[in-house]
Amino acid sequence: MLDIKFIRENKELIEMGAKKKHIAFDVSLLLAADDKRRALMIAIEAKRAEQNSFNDKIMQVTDPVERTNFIAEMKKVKDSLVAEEEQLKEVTKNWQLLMLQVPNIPDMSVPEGDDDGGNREVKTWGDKPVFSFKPKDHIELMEKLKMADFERGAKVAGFRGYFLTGDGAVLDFAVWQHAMKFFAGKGFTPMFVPSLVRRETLLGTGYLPQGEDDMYKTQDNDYLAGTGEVAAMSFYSGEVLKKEDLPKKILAFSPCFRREAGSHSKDTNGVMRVHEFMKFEQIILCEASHEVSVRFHEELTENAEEFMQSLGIPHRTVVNCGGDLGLGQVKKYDIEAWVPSQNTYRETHSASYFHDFQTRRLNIRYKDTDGKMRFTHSLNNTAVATPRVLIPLIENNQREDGSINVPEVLRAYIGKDSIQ
RNA sequence: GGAGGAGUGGCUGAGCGGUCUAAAGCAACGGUCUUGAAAACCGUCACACCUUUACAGGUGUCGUGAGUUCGAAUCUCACCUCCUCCGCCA
Repeated sequence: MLDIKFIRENKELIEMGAKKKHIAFDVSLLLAADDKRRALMIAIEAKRAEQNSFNDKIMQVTDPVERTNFIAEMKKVKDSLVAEEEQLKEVTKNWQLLMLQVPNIPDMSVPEGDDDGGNREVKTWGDKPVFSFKPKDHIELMEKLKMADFERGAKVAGFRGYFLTGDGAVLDFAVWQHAMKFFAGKGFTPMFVPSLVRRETLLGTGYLPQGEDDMYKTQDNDYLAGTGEVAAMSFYSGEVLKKEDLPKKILAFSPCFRREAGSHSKDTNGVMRVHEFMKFEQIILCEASHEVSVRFHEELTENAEEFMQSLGIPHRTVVNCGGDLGLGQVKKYDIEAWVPSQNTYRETHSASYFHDFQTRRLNIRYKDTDGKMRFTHSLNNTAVATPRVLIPLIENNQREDGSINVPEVLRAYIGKDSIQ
């Protein structure tokens, strides 16, 4: 959500932003609703002021007849208020609905583009492995080594179901232990955060109302969050933080649930796109400064790049184009890992910053040095998500015989240098 | 699942139809005093929105929403959250 005053004063900016993001939003509709809302407010507030001043007079009148007259007169004022208040309620409801749809303005540095095809590579790291044989995909490798069981996964959990078994489970835990150590060294507070969350948290983080179809919902009207970001961001919702306590850096661990409603035909096999997975998410709340947000955005991205490098996984970083940005995002980098079997890079991380788009909805504020209340800025990036990261990890380290070389940093956790 | 109790400013907590413009205390901040600090004393101390170039004025907010009333922190209803006891339980 953006500040209505800002929207009023920057109509063209909002229009340009929406266009760049390929989001259809009519600002003039919102401004018209706002004009109506304010006109009604002025009328109502004037009447209330009249009513309030009469209250004092009624108290002072001792003569019962005069008093009755006063009260009768006030009743008239009140009756005329009721209709206008009802009208304001309607107008405000419509206004709020529109406010939730206003897209945040993308940064100047975000390239133009329609979809992920318009994303631009900004960094690459690592040499793509050259195999003297035809590389196998992670499904074949994992099944042969009994690291995963997809047939039983489907039997038990349905479409996109999977089990990690034996060394698959061991490898997965090794990644987690390495990640824990790695990110704790970056100043993050580790947290286990809820996946089962209330609707407000999803509205606050900007996943609702648009993403209703992507979310699992319970019979109690709670939701299964698709990312730990939701609960971690909401951790401080409604609170006033101390400026000296910023930035808040959280490393949130949680199971993540996604219905993948719009991607039924994509990545249907293996662990690329599953309904249920685990993720460490990096979250930062910082002071309300564009420069500080940009600095932390780079930092969050570099943290993840470094992590991938510690695992020796070749990857690149792309800056997402306007058409590939979400409603609230100002700028986003995706980190994509090299997947030999597909001869392409696939997304493993997504780093975005929002300015105060999320914190305005979540009402997370701090008192600035000038004594003013400000909404903090918010950012997030994946730290690591499994089992997806296992795909590049396994495929890039495969040998001709189908065994897998274990990266140096994981050997201590696994207790061996190869899986065979 | 059942029974009871409670939600008031950063915190503690009084108020239970009009005098609430929400007592008091603590914390915080500014000042006096001091070589410096502590103590003491004096002062400041919620947020949001609307009107206004500004000065200033107005409205709303006592968990949330609806209702009763000329008037609600105070009465009624629903919901949310927390606490206590019983039951169930990793």
